[in-house]
Amino acid sequence: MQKRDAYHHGDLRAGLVEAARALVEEKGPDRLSMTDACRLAGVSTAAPYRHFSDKDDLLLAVALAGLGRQRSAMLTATQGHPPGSEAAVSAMGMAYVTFALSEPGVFRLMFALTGPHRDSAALMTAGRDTFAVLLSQIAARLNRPATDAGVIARSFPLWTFVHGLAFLLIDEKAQAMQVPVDLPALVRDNTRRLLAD
Amino acid sequence: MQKRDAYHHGDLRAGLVEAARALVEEKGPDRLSMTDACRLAGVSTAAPYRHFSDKDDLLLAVALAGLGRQRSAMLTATQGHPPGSEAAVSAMGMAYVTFALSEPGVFRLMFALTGPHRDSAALMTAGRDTFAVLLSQIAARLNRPATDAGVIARSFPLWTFVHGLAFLLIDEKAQAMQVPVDLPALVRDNTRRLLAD
DNA sequence: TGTACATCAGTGAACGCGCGTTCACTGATGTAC
DNA sequence: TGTACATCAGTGAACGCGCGTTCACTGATGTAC
Repeated sequence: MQKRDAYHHGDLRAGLVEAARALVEEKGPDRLSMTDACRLAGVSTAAPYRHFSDKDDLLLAVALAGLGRQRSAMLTATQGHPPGSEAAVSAMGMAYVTFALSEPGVFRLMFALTGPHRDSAALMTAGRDTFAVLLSQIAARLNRPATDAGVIARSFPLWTFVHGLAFLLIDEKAQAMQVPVDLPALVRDNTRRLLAD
Repeated sequence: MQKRDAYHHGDLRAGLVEAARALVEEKGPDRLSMTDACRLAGVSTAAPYRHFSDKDDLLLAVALAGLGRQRSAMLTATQGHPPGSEAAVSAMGMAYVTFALSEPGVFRLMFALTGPHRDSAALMTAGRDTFAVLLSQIAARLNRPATDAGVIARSFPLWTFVHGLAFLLIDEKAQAMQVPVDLPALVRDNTRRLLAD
């Protein structure tokens, strides 16, 4: 595992995803180059093509991993709160925004993915899995199935709100507009408003 | 004005901004190349440097023009509604989202601007001017000055909501998640929730 | 256990390309007299 | 009104660069016997 000097990397796929992730954070999704990722992973520029069909494929892997981490964080956040409670939904929203703040580059990438993989089944599934975390909370709250139209209608604005908040914060717009932000209070208060009957 | 064949363009600055705008819409903000913009404007690749210091400077001009158009649309939308009314605020929110849907590339650019001009005074001023349109509505509603902390606190979540909605829609996430969207109803309903005392 | 061999992850060099920008220039315009 | 000249917006060619990807290859690994 640790034989970095060896001819074979061990797990170059994971190594490249990690390198790409780090570079996406450092320079932004659009500034990632294969050359840089290879340099950081310590391999030749031809090596990635054993594991990824092209650059977009590598970026897709980075985005999918990010979606997984965000979903985990959201799930973890709901633990210890009654299912469907304001506290649970608010904590989940906080986790969504906190993820974006901690990995702004990957967060951007997750939504800005271009090229042929934009509509890949894997990406769509991962997105649905994340949205399902929210849906299941609202389903519990309304005591209806997650596929219910009312559940979806109540869920979407909550997503919309934290999504907008995430982008305004990572783009430093609150700062630029001199809006003081008490993040937990802001999320909690507006979650309550958007959840109200 | 119409002598396109002439040696002098007439208003190459405006011509390049328009060409860049069209290309940003067509290919996305990151895919704009000076070469393309010049081709579309019908000038040599050296010509832009009479009017813009570099590529980022041209993109800044496109973003500023976009901010202006969005602000105008928002102002127009409030006309005919009582200042600070739910209807006025909701119409303004609709205008915000509608702008993003009609010029997704420029809308992205406005928030994704990178490089040395990211913190330019002009961009910050234009942003503040747009936010001020919202602030003045809420100020009228609360009968307090636009600089009041309560006015700002009530305004920011409304921005957050329409901003998130704009991005989710242009990134086709509502579609991907199979969320049916009645846009005017969605904006109106959630504006009401976020405006409530 | 030892050897022959298939597999395949990685190498190193090279490719063609489009990019942003610079340079010395040229030709149109407008002003001074 | 006519001419000389300064100004400067646009030209055309060229630059150096980093990019994504391909190619024939090489060396490590694991399996069959």
